[in-house]
Amino acid sequence: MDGPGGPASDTPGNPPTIGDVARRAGVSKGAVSLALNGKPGVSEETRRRITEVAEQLNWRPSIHARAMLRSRAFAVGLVLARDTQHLAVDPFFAGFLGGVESVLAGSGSVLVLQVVGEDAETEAESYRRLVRERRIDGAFLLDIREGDQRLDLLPRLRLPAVAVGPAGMDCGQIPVVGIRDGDGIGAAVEHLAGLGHRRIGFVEGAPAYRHSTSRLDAWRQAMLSRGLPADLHDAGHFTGQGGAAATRRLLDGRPTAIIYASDLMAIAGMSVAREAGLELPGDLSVTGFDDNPEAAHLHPPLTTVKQDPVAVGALAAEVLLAQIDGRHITPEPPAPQLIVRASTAPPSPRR
Amino acid sequence: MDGPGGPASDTPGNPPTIGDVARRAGVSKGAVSLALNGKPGVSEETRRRITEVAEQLNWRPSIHARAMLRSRAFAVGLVLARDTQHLAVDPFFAGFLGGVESVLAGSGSVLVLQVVGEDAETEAESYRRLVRERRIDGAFLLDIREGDQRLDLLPRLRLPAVAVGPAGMDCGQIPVVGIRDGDGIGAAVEHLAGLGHRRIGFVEGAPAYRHSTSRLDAWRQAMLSRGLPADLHDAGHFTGQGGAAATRRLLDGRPTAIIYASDLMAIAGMSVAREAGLELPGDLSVTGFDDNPEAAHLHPPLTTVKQDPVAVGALAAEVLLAQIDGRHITPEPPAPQLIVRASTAPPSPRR
DNA sequence: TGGGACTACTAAATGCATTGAGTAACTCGG
DNA sequence: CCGAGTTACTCAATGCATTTAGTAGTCCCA
Repeated sequence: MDGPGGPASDTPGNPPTIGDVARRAGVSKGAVSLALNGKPGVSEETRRRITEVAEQLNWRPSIHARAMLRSRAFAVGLVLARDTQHLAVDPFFAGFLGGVESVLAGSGSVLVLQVVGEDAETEAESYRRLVRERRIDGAFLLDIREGDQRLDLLPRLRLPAVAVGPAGMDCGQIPVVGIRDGDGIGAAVEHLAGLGHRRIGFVEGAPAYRHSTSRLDAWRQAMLSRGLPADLHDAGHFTGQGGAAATRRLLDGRPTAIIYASDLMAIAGMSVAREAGLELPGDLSVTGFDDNPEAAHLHPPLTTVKQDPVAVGALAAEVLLAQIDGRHITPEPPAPQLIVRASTAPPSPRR
Repeated sequence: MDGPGGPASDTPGNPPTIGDVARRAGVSKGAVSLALNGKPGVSEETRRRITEVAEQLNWRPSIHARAMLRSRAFAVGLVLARDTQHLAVDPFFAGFLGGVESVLAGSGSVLVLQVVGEDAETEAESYRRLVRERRIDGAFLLDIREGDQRLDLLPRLRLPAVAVGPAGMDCGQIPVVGIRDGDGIGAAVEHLAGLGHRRIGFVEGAPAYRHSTSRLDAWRQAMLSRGLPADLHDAGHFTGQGGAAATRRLLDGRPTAIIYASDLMAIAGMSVAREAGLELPGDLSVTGFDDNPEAAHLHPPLTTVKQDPVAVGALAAEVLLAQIDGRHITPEPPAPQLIVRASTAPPSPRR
């Protein structure tokens, strides 16, 4: 019964259009547009009436119509070229999403998410398609790899973008929202060195990723600057399997502490150490990275580096929206925090 | 230099339109549309030429233009009313996303993701906005709660939807892609009972969620049908804190095994048990749910229920796309699988 | 009282792909 | 060789919000 002119309700015959609002308010469509976009050219009285009718009809402009005019999609994209298992374990990503959404919600834009395999070509084609179909106005770049093709591709596509990765990372024309994971690793080394450790191993993630190499570099630098040896490291590829294997190899070098580039690898490493007959933290101190929800409830609870992914996400979204508007801002990234728990202790004297 | 008529490249002056293709091919826009949509009314010769030009120009129809005609958005929505911490730890969600995308990729639709707080009103408003702005053609419903308002709201909004939750869940007009977690819990009980356990406790998640109550019910039923007591249970709210607290309470009842509704709670529970001086699995067998990446690398490795979230996601996407087209399919949900590891063993005789 | 400057609007064009109606050229039967 | 029937197109309308150009009406001052 209720046609387009019907009362506001959740059951529209069809979503109301600006024409419906105009007819109801007894004005032209142009007047409605001017009134509701806060532009001059309508009297206060009329504006009030139009606003009221629009509210009553529960009207919102169709983004498709707006997109055609402005050639803006009012959406931003996030393409994940990740193994789904890996995505699952990454608490950074979820917090990041939350932060992004908190900013996007107030901007009228939504987030378009795409998950593709780890294949670089599929990934690039994904971005191309999103651009050609005019689905997004900008994109977030996560998991930047060494020589990442996207850093070339997106400027070529004229697609505004923000890269999220280790502070100081070079991304050419694309602005970077830095994650100070180097500082986190530095804090872990400082903490362990302060406890008296000298042989501190490091299990890095996957060397292809910038956020992996940057953590390795930070560890190396922190070690060398203290005159400690920086030879005890191995790649764990951010997986449990890899972390366990790397730990087995590192234990041959008799470390008194191991720093892991992720909590998952640290957890796997703890099991390996225990199976090798070591007491934790007496015989081996362990630190992780990410502060997974599990970390506080392990046995012993895991000392780890906690980032603020929500803040990073919000920051990245702000930078991207600014970028789309042709503005350029470069905010300070939040500092990571070392959470000291019971998995670290002074090295036992007998070793 | 290269205007809309320029050669294919990643650097368009502006994305090419159907008009550009038509001009280049020396035909009308209508002919291009007919040719590229496989409709009759153009000669094979012309169709070939048009296809070639379109390819050359790398043309794709603007979804906004198509959306205006068909009043279809070519996008589906997923609104998450979750605490970001909880989202992080949920390996089901990530796999689910992967499965959804694998189906969506071939359909021309994309996924719009929205993360809102756990507030029901914000959540509803989110869906309303997506519909009014005509951003989505359908939606996935996750984390169905008792008396969930969305089960009423979406039909009222005339928005096609699929609910993802425990098999057999009643969602009114909305089709359900069932997750057989009841079968998973049943398998865990069977496994433990087979090992000789009689006092098997259960730590449920958050009673407000259907996928929590359904697991509790499955446990209770499996226990009672074996003549075992079903009084030893408590809520852990899917968090580490909650799991630890629930475990402390349950241990007073002297269980020889505890089934947890999530791996995170199981991990926290294992720590609590160990601090209470119990040996695992000798004094207490433990099972989890989800098969987090950590599960296989704990000490001892965790026996747990593994779902196939990728399959569930793919299924849900297929059902939703069918729903949008007015078709209705009801596929069989994949069965969960009990992965037996070293955290379960026969109860020790001395207790 | 007539012309410039406002104010408050309306009408029409715009962007883009699709589609149904319309048209021109050609074929074939009678 | 005319008219019916195809074939292969073209043209114009459509959907929706925004914007620019245009049109009444009002006010003010010379």
